[in-house]
Amino acid sequence: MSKSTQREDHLKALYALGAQEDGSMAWVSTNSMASHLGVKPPSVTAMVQVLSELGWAEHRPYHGARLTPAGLKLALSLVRKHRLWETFLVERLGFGWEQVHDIAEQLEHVDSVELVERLDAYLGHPQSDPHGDPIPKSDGTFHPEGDVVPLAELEPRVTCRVKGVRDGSDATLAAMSDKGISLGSVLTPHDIGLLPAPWLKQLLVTTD
Amino acid sequence: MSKSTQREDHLKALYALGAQEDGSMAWVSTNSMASHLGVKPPSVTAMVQVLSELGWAEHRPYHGARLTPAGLKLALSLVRKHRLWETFLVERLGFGWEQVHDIAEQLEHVDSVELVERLDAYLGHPQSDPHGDPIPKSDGTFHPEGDVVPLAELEPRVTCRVKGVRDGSDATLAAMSDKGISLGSVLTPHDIGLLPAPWLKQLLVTTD
DNA sequence: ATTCATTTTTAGACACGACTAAAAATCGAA
DNA sequence: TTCGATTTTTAGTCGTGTCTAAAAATGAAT
Repeated sequence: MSKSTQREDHLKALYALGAQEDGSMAWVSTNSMASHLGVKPPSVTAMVQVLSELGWAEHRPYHGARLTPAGLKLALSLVRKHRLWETFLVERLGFGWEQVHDIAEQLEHVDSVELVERLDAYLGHPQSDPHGDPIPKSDGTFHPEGDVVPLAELEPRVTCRVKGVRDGSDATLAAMSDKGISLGSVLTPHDIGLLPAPWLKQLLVTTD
Repeated sequence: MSKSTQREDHLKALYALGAQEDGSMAWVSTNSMASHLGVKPPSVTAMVQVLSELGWAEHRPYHGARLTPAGLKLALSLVRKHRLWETFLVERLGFGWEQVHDIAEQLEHVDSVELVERLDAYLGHPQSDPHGDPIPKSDGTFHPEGDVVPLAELEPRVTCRVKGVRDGSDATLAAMSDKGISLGSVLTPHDIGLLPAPWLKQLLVTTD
């Protein structure tokens, strides 16, 4: 059960790089983990071996690493914490989307089950964070898919509301802010026509 | 400017054990720091030497250690963060007084000036935490002394409201909870007559 | 099937922060 | 003032997690 920020960061990388659409975990190369985490490959190898001993990952030398079910559960609880804190920072403290990642990165390592559950309740059991990414439930499952879709997949000429953004660089997020697009913004067909094309795939919207 | 949780914990111990009524810092023995922090004395000596090199403390061998003005400023910002988070946990998330210390201990190490300032504003710039301890302002000074006083110092036969508790053990806090005394509780002269005598010095109240 | 470029692991070192054991300084009492 | 108990520091070790340099495995092209 021994935690440590570093172990948790490696678990999260393993999840971030290996999570499949169907919920299963793919093998992840130690190299890609290294660049994801900003450390050198030998450090990842060492840490993966530790995670393996703890039963949270399996390691096939010269092939890669993969989360075990136990590791997946831990990783999902980290993702849950991260996204709940991001939601808190944006919705309650008024941070911009683009500012919250680094802070949530720190907050997610705070260890208290009760804190997470109370925060979740305080925020009204949100289903997705300000970037539109889904928030796992405490049992590690996700809420059933809602009606949040990329703007590009919307029928033409409808009005929608922005629920989040996917894969946005800091620059993109700042540019969106600049154009007055933020969480909750309402986009009319006229507005949509003025948007840069790439944004249509990034902006997550709902019509309800 | 290098932080690290351990350095911060030692700074805080130096403040907690050395702070004087008049705001100056007294010398603190490495032994008392060690027992306060739950580590062995040699570990404290080593860390005090590091703090000394960083300009945050002075170390007189075989005599003790003392915060410098720069160290005091850092320590106060930690105290500020700790007490703001405690306030958040109690007032917003509904934790009991006695539950929040360990969680705040973790949250206080999160590094983001903007987070602290936004949290402070979100909570309405509180002047004291749920235990009645004052919250330093961002410049390291304290709010002018309010009208929060120990119950024992109150004129007889007035009604007051509980603002906090000082020096309460977990058992004491739990016992108070048991008797229905919590933050904001109103105590009538009748109620006060029924309280255990030691509590009169611990309960911090206001009459406004 | 061999070779060669690439990826990954091993080997060895280092910084941090804890520990134990031993040495040194301090301080009170005779 | 000198001795002895106590406090504090030094010396040396250990665990964690990082690094660089070198060795080993992989796999694609000949």
